[in-house]
Amino acid sequence: MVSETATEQRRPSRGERTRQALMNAALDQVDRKGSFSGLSLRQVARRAGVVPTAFYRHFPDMDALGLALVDSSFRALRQLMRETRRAGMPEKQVVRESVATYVRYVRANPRHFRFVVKERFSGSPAIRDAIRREIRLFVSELATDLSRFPLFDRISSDDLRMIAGLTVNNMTAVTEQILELPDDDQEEEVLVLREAEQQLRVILLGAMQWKSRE
Amino acid sequence: MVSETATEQRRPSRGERTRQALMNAALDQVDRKGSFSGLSLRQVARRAGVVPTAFYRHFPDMDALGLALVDSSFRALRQLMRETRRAGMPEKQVVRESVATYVRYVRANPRHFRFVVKERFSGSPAIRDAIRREIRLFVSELATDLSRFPLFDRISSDDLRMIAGLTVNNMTAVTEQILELPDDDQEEEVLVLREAEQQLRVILLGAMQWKSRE
DNA sequence: TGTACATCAGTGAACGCGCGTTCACTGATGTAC
DNA sequence: TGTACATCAGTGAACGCGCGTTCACTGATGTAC
Repeated sequence: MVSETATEQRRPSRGERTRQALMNAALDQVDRKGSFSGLSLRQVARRAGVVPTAFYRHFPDMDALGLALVDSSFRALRQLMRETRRAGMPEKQVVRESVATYVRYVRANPRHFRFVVKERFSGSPAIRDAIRREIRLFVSELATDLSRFPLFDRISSDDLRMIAGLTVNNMTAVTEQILELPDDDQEEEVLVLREAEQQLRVILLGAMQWKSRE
Repeated sequence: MVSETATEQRRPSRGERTRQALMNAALDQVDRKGSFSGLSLRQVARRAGVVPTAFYRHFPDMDALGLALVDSSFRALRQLMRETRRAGMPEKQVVRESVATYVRYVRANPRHFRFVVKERFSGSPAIRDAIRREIRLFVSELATDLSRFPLFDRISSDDLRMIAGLTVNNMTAVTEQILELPDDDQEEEVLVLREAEQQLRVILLGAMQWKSRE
């Protein structure tokens, strides 16, 4: 068997492994302490177990590494969204289930989320831009999802976008709260989760009352 | 006349002037480019027109300067809130007026807001903590303000806090959007402002429907 | 399967630079009389 | 108002350090036959 299909696992080449090691090293260090912007190329290389100059075989500079991290962070999130959407959901529990799924996911991937949260406003312009684009995309997709609920038939697509934006704004804030929690504090986590649920319900109630101008 | 009252203007001492110059220099540089965390003590001193060692006469390290900036940023905002509260407001236009006042204020003080937005998640632990405390306080005060509206009589104080949190989460996101706008783009600004208004109205509609469990 | 060889990934020395912090100093400011 | 003096704020030289980037190199990997 010589040909390879997309789903097949293939041993990554040395180059690919080092590239991954560099990205991993950066994520680790952002997670443990400072911000990505405060990270030095040499620190990253050191933690990846490679001499500083080897870095340049994979990225022209730290900014390029950062962009690769933005991409991989959101790729994973989009994957989750797609699966959730495909699965469909009993309409009654849509809020509770969505929040629970999302929070579980954030907890499972803290390094990527922390990276995004930290760099969103303080990263280099290129990185900030990339993150902003991804979030905008996210809002659009949510607006499309919402338009499928008969509940929102009377709302214009502009207004659906506005409501999707409100939702994402709040979930962003919730994400930040969760990441600030100590790793093992189940109790606090439940509180944050419940508050997030209630907040989404307030939005939902408001949206149901909303009348778009004709 | 020898004694001084609090309202009286008094020529600041040399020390006070340099201290201000250092804070100003830091704000300027955060505003123009990098993050505060990426700022060097020497850069700040240079821009303040002072030799690096003079810095230590005023702050033990950059972190201390950062904390002073957090304090001064929120002090100004609290001032605004207090005035707005005292002025009262025709209930019908409370949303529109509040948003307009706030946005105008953000536009008038971009440096402080940009500093806070950037450092909120990527600053040193001490600075992040200070900012989080201030925002929490802000939420509490808003919850108290809301409790004065007869409209919300049926809502428990816990739930009012939850709703205040939702509001602040969204206004935070709006702040960030405004700061990312180019300085002179009136047109975009109006769009952001209108969207923020609508989002607050959705929250308001939702809150009016909200029933606290008894 | 075995070999020859081109390409690709990692090495290690070297560079100039800006950094935070120390120190002993000097000159400015403001107070007591 | 004028003077003597203590305190306070700013100076400038010096230090060791980690940084990004360059370069010519070597050894590993994978391909063509």
